[in-house]
Order: sequence, then C-alpha cells, then structure tokens
Amino acid sequence: MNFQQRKNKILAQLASRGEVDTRELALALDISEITIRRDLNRLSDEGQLYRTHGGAIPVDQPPLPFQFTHKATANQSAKDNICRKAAATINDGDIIFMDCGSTVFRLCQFIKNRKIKVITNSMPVIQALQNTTVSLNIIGGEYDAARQAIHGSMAIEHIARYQAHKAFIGVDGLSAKGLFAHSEKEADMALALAHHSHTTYLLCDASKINKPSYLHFAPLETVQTIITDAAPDQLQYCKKKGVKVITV
Amino acid sequence: MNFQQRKNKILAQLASRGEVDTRELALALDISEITIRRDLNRLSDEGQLYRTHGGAIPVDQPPLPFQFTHKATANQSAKDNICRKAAATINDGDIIFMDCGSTVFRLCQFIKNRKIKVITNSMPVIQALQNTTVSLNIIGGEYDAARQAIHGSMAIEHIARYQAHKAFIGVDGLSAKGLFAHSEKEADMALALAHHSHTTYLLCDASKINKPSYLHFAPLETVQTIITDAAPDQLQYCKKKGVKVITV
DNA sequence: TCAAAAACGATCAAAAACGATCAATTTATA
DNA sequence: TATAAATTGATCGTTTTTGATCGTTTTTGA
Repeated sequence: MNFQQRKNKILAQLASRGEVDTRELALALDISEITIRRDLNRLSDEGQLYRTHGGAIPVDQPPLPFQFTHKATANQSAKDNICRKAAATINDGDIIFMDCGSTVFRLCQFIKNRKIKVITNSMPVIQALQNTTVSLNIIGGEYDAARQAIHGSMAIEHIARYQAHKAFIGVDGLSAKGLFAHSEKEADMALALAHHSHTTYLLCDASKINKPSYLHFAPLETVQTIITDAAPDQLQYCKKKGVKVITV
Repeated sequence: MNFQQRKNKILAQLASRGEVDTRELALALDISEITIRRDLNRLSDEGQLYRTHGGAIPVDQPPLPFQFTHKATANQSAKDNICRKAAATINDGDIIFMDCGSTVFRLCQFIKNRKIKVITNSMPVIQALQNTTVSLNIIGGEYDAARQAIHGSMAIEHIARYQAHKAFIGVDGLSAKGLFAHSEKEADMALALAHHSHTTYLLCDASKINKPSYLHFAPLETVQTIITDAAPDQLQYCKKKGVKVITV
C-alpha cells in the first residue's frame, strides 16, 4: 500500500462521503496515523483536498483551473445541441477561429478528435483542446483574468495575420438591429474574427435572441449563419438580410 | 523472456489489477528486481505507466493541466532558492519576460503579490499568475502541447513588439562555450527575450552547469547575470566575459 | 477562562526501495 | 569464429518511506 494507492482511496472516500477522518483512514488502510497525516498534508499541497483538524474535506474549487464553472450549467443541453450542429459544418483540414464565450467553449468536446487547426483567445478552449488531435494557435496579447481570455490591440493584430475558413463567435444579445456585446473588448475581437474568416457562425441560445444588450457593435450581416435553438419565427428578419439560420 | 514480452505482461497486469509491485513482478516473471525497476522506468519514460515507489500504476487521464508535475520535484529546493534571489531583483512596476522552463516557472510563487507586468509564453506561468496582482501578457503563436508553451515565428514577432526591463530564462546546459537548448524553438525564444529586455537573467541549477547539451545557440555574453546554486569556482570563466554570477 | 483530550509536527531510527557501478551473460554483427 | 553491443544480475552506498517518541498546538467542554 504505497502513497499512490492510498491517495486513490482517500480521494475516493472524500468524494463519496464528503469528509475523511485521520483515525478512520489509519484503521481502514492499516497504516499509522502519522503517515495518513503526511498524506493529507501532501494532498493538500497538491490542492486535492482541504485539510481540517482531524481529517480533510473536498476542495469545492473546480479541479480544472480554466472552466466555465457557473455558466457551463446554464442552458447546457441547448448549447450542446447548437455546438453539435456547428461541429458538423467543420471539415478536416479547416482552420477555425473560436472566441471566448461559454457557448463556443462547448464546441470543444465535439471537435477534439478532428484534424483541424483552432485559433483562439480563450484559455478554457486551449486547455480543453491541448493534447488532442487539434492543432492550436493562441492569440497573443493582454490577458483578462475575468474573461479568461486575451484581448487588446495586439490580439487584434494577431488575428489580422491569419485567415480562417470559419469563425465561431458568441454574443451577449441579438436583435434585428444587430449584435450586442457586454464589453468593447469582446466586440472588437468578434469583429476581427469575422473579418478574417470566410464564413462566420454565430452560436446563440434562445435566451439571447431579441435581447438587445449593453453594446451594439455590428449589423446582423456581419455573420453569415446563426445556429440557435430558438423558434424560427423569432428570427424572420434574418432572411431578409441574407443571414442563414440553422435551428437545432 | 525479453523486454517486449515483459512489457506486455507488465501492462496486462497493470490494466487488470490497476497496479504492479516490483517484488511480485520479479517473482512472477522470474527475473531480478533491478531489471523490473529498469523496465518500469523505461515504460514510465514512454508514458505507458506512472512510476510509484515500489511499483507502478496506470496512467489515467492527462495529469493536472498546465503543471510541471514530474519535473517539479527535481531539484525543487535549489530552484526555489534561485528563484527567491531572482525575485529580489524585481522592482514594482517592472515589465519582465519569463520563458517556459521548469526553473523559471518556480519564480511565480515569489512574484504573485507584486505589482509588475509579466510577458510569457508558458501556460503553467499563466495559470499560476492569473487572478494575482500581476498583469499578464501572453505571447501568441502556435501552441506546443509537449512544452506547454507557445513557440514559432508569430511568437518571436510578438516579443519584438515589446521591450522589458528584465528577462528570466532557463537553459538546458551551460558551459564556457555558451548556452545550450534542447530545441531550436526554445533557443529562438530565449534569444528573442534576451534581445528585447534591458537585463537578462539566466536561472540555472547546478545540474546544468558545464553540461553542454543538444544545441549551442548563444554565447555566454547573451545574458548579463547568472543565478545558480553551483559552486562559484565552476563558473570562473563568466567573470572574464563580464557575466555576473549570483550564488544562492 | 481554564484544563483535559485530541490532534499535530519535529525528530530520530529502521526498513524498504532505489540507482550507480561493474561483472557476467546473451545477442548481434563482421 | 571473433568482436562489439546490449542485456542482465550482484554489490553497495544513497534516498525514500514509514513508524515511534515526545513536546506543542488546537479543540472541546465544564
């Protein structure tokens, strides 16, 4: 019974019972308490658990540093359906842009075994796609911790050096007037991505449809296709402007 | 019973039982423990299993994202001492470059409460410094998953747009001939960082001193200061070339 | 607030695992 | 067959892991 095995058992019990106790563990694993304490301290250093007097409790933090922990659960299945359709439009060999929204992030799971090149400013995307068959290009510039993404003029310049087949972007709101973002930074990024790709796809769940938001930054025609779970009749104005709508 | 046969048996047992034990394997395969240990180390190098004290366990999911999980334990205290000194040279308001080595990474812990700007191509560094008082700038370009860092010509161009007060770089080897790297990518990055900073610091633990390595890429004078735990008499040639040596 | 009990970590010692080194053996190659 | 190269095993000093002791810190409850 070495450390690795004990580690597994300790973490397993922590996950199932929500707590561990030094004495119980020592008894259960047939090993001295001092060793258990050393194990717990070590795991605490590794950030695997939170040490208490007498044992340990789970870390409530997300184990993965870059994640959409909160947003990821909202409208998850709708977003997944949207992203499944989006992934179906991608061909092997494509070069695609992905922006830093939570919707676009969920595209990762559907493309991780594809042979494509992804250019992105989103840390969660980078993490999700590292060590996959996807080739990654990271947009450089100033890092915005709140958005877990890279923004700024260097980022815009970086994008301008590339040309992609497809761009996948998200927005904060959408109406007949056009696209809305909740920051200038994100608006600038979305525009740059759209301008340097052949086709721009807007991934947008129903909760954002016909919800003008903070900043109106682009006309609807900036994108070529909208993929959404909203009812088609909510987006009739798109047809008039030549924007294709795919409903999931 | 050659290595290939043993490899199959070891991996088979690992898959079925979830663990292997050096002594048991030696007994079961009728071969000495030292050979088993050599096998396990070799398979560990190949990434087929994860070595533990006394045996091995399967490699499960990709380990923790963006961490120097394996290297981080090697020479850790020496590296920490080096980085403590390095951090002492940094002033509030400084703009610094950090490269993607495991030594330089350990600098993070000492600067995370400083008011400085860090420009880096290293994912572990970005992760360690996000949500701290440090302002982050990420070097853009093609992502190299093996090194957890960004390399390539875009990265070099990105660096050229900035000018930093200090650059902190690591190398794979160091001798009177100069600096050695284990890839051209890392060499190019180190040179670019050095050229666009006022002062370049080489962080280098004793294990790399006077160890010419794969690629000789720059003369010693490329850096202005070496911070190391090696004995000063091992680096007497530095003085002649005007390179300052700080010993921890 | 104070005292007893529990948990804790520093220190030391023993056991196990380990790797460097060198010799013996096997395998490959000329 | 002779030679070189690779593999394997034995020895031995080193490192890692583990447990016991004991003084200190934290918790608990009167």
